[in-house]
Amino acid sequence: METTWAHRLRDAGLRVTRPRLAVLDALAGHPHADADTLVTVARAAHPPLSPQAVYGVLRALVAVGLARRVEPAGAPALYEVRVGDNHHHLVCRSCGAVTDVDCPVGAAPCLSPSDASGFVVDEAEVVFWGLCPDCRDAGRPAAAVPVAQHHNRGGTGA
Amino acid sequence: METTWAHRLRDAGLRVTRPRLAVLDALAGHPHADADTLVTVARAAHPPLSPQAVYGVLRALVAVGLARRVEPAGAPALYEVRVGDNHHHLVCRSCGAVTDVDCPVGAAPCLSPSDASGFVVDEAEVVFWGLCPDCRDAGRPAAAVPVAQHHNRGGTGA
DNA sequence: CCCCGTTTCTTGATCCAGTCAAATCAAGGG
DNA sequence: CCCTTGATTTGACTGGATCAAGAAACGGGG
Repeated sequence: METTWAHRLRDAGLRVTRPRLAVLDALAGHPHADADTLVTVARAAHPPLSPQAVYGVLRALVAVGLARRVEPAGAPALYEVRVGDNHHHLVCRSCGAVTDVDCPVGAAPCLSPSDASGFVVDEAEVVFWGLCPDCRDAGRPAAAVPVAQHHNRGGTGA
Repeated sequence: METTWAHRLRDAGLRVTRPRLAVLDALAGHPHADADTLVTVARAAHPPLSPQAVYGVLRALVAVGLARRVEPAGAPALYEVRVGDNHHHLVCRSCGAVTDVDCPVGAAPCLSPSDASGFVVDEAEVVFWGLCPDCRDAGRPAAAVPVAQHHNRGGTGA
């Protein structure tokens, strides 16, 4: 839809500022970007933007529900503006690529733990791990240790 | 089961060392402990144990499949010795308590996203977020912004 | 249109989990 | 019992993210 970001920010009770618009714009163009990427992209629209500013903006956006934070094990946090539809993610063990996945079943599969142990569950987060098409074709067998690819990008280059 | 840890280590092709036995023992007694806790607990059995040693041991254990690493968003990694049964976790948004949840369906439930986008999925990780009995009774409304994924409509819905 | 209070951004320092590397020590086969 | 290999100890370091103080911007009111 064409509801402006400015409008949404206002509706959420947040002031409309250059940094926020820049970050929202960057988010819109980069579905699953990490903070660092957002700094780079958003800075193009607002040069004086600092990393801390981005962290602050992201935190504010997440707090009011305009953005969502995703933290795949072993990788820096990713952010997305697609909210409110509780979709899940597909993460490549080799390159870290992330893809959205609409939950198949309407009511969701594993969403009802057989034994909730008294917990009041309010959300079920699902992460599918595997190999993306590119990495599969390149014969890359996923990082040895599922979660050990912290700052280890590149090496597995296509 | 009384198969000794020593035996399992040997079977996995790892040497049987004091630090490893200490960590395995600590893990057995603390289902979902973070590295720091394990250092403390395991050190009781083997004083000279260093944090780095624990990291090394854990990495080795995870690599051979004797332990599993779990990384709830916004919290340090947790380790568990219960492996090979594809169970999931219930995490308290307020205190961080973690509980195991046997996946209702037999082996690997949510393994078939409607649209895998060409990915070769090999694992579906499910994390249930909510409040543990204690925190619920204490009226604690989930920590300020631990992972901040509140405004999630439909709760457990898909 | 300008002023002002409050929010937000900028700048810089700091924290923490986890990793990397070199040297020492132990496991366990010969 | 010695030796080779692998593991651990010690110490330094990385990178993501947060905290804090001051300056600037938003936007309602006059």
